[in-house]
Amino acid sequence: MSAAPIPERPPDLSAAVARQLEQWISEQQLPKGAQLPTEKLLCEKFGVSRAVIREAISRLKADGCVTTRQGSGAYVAAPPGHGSFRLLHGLLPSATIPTDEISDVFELRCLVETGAAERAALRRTPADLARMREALARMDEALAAGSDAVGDDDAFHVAIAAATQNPHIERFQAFMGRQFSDSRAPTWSGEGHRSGRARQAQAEHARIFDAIACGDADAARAAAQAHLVCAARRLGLDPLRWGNERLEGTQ
Amino acid sequence: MSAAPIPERPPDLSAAVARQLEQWISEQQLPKGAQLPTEKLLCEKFGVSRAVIREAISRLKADGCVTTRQGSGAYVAAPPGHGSFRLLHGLLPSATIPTDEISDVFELRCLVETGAAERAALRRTPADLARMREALARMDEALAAGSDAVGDDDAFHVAIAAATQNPHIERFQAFMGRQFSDSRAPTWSGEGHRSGRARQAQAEHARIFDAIACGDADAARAAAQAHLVCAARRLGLDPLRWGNERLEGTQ
DNA sequence: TATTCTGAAGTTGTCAGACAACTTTGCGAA
DNA sequence: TTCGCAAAGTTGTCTGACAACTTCAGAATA
Repeated sequence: MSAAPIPERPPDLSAAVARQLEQWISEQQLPKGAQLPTEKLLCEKFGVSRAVIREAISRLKADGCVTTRQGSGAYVAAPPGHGSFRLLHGLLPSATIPTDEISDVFELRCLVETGAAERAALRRTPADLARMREALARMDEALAAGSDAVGDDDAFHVAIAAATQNPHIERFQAFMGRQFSDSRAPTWSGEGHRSGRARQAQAEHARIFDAIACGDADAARAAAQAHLVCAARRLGLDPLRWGNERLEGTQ
Repeated sequence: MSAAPIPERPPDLSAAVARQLEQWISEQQLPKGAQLPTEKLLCEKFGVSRAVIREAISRLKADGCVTTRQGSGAYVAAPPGHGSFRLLHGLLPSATIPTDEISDVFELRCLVETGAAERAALRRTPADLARMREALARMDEALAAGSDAVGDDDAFHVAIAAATQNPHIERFQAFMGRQFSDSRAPTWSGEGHRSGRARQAQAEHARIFDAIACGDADAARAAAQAHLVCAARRLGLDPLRWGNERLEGTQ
């Protein structure tokens, strides 16, 4: 381990060691199965106790990056970040985040949400519809009161995903919703209420709901697509970047 | 902590403790900021040493689920899995993994891959096509040699996602591909070659490629859908579970 | 009586040593 | 040359001690 990471002494040693180890694995392009230095060597190199090394390795094990075998050693299990999908930035346009990047994330969202709406139309149960109605009702109340409904907006979309009867679609929608909560704030802010953005979004929600309630998969897909296009516009994004008129022509 | 998790003694204590703590946080619906029991209490409750508890907490810290303050305690930082999307199991049918669950993951994949194929048809560049051709050529070579092409199969799908010119779609495809590498092995194994599974998969790949090369978005979507239906069947999954004949009727 | 200050108790962070359980290596015997 | 066994090496867990920080309770002061 001639090119081993050189340690520093920040407040949380195990996190820092984990970070440096992860970086070193990436830089060395260690393949799956490559053995890491022993705990003893790492203690010497980082100048920390065995407990700190073990906690750092535990962190990397939680990330799926490293695996260990008692009596044998620690091994690279996968490249860092292998076992999960993350979005890289906050999802509100700003001077530091390229608008195109957010638009691209919107498009990924579009792939999943239009498909989910379609399937929800085919598979929704009365309980699913009740759940959507409840979220809609709460957004209606927020409209009347001029108050915040970011959480209800999200709940509405998760309820649609739940109506697909596919828990993985629901989980993915919940994940994306968490990343998008910031982007819903301008819709439901005081300014969003005054400018009519909230009212417009709610009208789009109602159209999606109606299509799903009617069991009309095509209309549900089209309504979900239209909603996303308008949502992007409300954020100042250009949905035409997603493709050409052909895809938009479905609405 | 009257309703604390009851421990067992599996081989890797810290992983098991972390899992049980995470589950308990979810079941109790502990909000962000809620304090966890002290290390001392957890040691007593789980019947393990302080080192094991600390390693388990380190795992949860790596997941972003828990944060700690020296002298104060451990706190819920976010619901488990908050900042990332993970699939929960390996993706090969087995006695311990419900087939329905894998089928559901396939459907999520279907949402993204059919949309990606559509967009690839509209946006692909000559370089994109060359990249797909290269992966196809390598799979052809593997067909001729009876050898493994799991990596090339994956590279083909990632190349399609890259042709959407949307890096997030590409990254998601790469993530899903990693989770699915096990599921491609039966196609490209010796048995897969002998039984014709590899040849069939490759024919499907060629159809997707042709549609994308022609710029025919509808055909690309249909070819991608058909490929996924057949891939599911090759794995013994029932693609009819995904919905009814209406969605399949698009092929 | 209310507020502030101080010290003790409590809690996490790190270090060190010991032993258990497992793996790898090296040497001698067949 | 191969196999078996013991020693050495390595990870997994436990225990104890001390450092660094936080919280709480009681005493002192206004």
